[in-house]
Amino acid sequence: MAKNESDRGSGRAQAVHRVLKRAILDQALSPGSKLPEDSIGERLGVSRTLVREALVRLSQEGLVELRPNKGAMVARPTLEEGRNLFLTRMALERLVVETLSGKLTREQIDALAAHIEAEEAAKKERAPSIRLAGEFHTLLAQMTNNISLMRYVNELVARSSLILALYGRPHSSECAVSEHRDLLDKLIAGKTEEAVALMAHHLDSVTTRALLPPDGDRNIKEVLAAYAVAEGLA
Amino acid sequence: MAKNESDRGSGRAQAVHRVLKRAILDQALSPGSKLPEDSIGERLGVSRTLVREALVRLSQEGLVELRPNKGAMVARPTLEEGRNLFLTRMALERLVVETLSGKLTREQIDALAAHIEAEEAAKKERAPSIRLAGEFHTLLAQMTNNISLMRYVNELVARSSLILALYGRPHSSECAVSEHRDLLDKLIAGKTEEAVALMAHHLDSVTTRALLPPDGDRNIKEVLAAYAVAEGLA
DNA sequence: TTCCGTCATTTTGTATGCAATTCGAAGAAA
DNA sequence: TTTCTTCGAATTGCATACAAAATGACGGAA
Repeated sequence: MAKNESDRGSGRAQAVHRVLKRAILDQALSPGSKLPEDSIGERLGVSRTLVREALVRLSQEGLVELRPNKGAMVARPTLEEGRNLFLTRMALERLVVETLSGKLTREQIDALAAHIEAEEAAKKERAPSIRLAGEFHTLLAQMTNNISLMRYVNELVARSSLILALYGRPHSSECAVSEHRDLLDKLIAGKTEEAVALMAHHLDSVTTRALLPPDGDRNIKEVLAAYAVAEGLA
Repeated sequence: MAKNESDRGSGRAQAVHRVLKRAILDQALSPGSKLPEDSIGERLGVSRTLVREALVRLSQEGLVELRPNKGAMVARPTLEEGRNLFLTRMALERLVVETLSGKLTREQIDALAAHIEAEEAAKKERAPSIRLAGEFHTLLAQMTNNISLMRYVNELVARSSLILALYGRPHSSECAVSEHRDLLDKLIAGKTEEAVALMAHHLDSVTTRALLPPDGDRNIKEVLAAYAVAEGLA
């Protein structure tokens, strides 16, 4: 299992961080779940101090929401945040693609191909398949050797899981494996523009197909407005 | 003084975070400075617990380096990290420009114009002028209403100060005020491509002019070579 | 019944204490 | 002098204690 950069450090706080992050990404903890410090600490055999540190980290990564005096919960991004997030993600992944296009080494190509194989193999199981799809993108980012780029792509990919969990259509095969394969081909061939276009399409299809409600979070007033009209109360 | 988004929350930990961040950006704490938990806490009248939390936050933002068992210090990014950072920054600021081009409201235009005036006025004082130049970019990002984009641009701009502090040429007027003015004009006119090009040039000039050593960190031998020649020891 | 206020319980906010590690200086050996 | 060793002081890692705030349940008044 590929360890990502935030795993560095042997501290137990990092371990807590890793466990929680994993649980969130696996949707074992779904958006909105409460994250009480002491029950987590009790379960993991550490004090609240360490749990707190992990929660602070997670909140900085946008995976957890920290409400003062009211505890932490798994983040529940709005739909608009979701769309914006994918916009940001596109900007960064575009840089990834431009950086890598035509510059992949033999080893990198092999690693990516192997990863795609793994995706193919896991196609049937939902949870692993989602995780692998995300890891393909972080793997690409990793290869740029650009630390800030890696970090941000990582974060955004992670948060994308949250968005998909909240608003994604069940049937949207998150990242079609074949699209990854096509992208890899273009990258190898150094066809930068085509690769960028492919990536754009790839991400775009998630936002438009999977991320329905075409616009605006309907807030309570908007929702009620419809009913009001129906009742002649407008 | 514009408060940025990380100021949210009334907690005292945030206050510590804010103080340290400010000190770092003002270069009152320069890259490499040790940041001992208890002396900071003592000075600020809080316990180590809160200082620790602030340091964790700062480390996630890349402003502080956290070495296990060895304490925290103000981050000292390498030159390569610096170049990569500006690459990433460009990718994101491009999105900012594309989002804003031709869509600025009257109020936003006024705010930006006012900011540019302030930059002009502060041109002589070094510290405020550097800060204002950065704030112009975060102000733009803010106007996109894209939360992740705002957060990342903020972080990147902050870290840019570190890079400039370490590797910047003294004389490079970090961000020429006139370039900001030109950019604003293009944004108002909705000339997206020209605006993007301007932004690219703006950031590029920082990396190539201010961020000298065109490539590779000069190692100890290169550095000594210059002195050797001067002493007739070559 | 419904609404509101009070109090017990739970959970967070912060300080502090103790063990473990690192750092640095003084001193011994080469 | 230089280098190694050892020991004490300073600093971090982590747990725990206690205060403050929120949550929720119970009971009384409308």
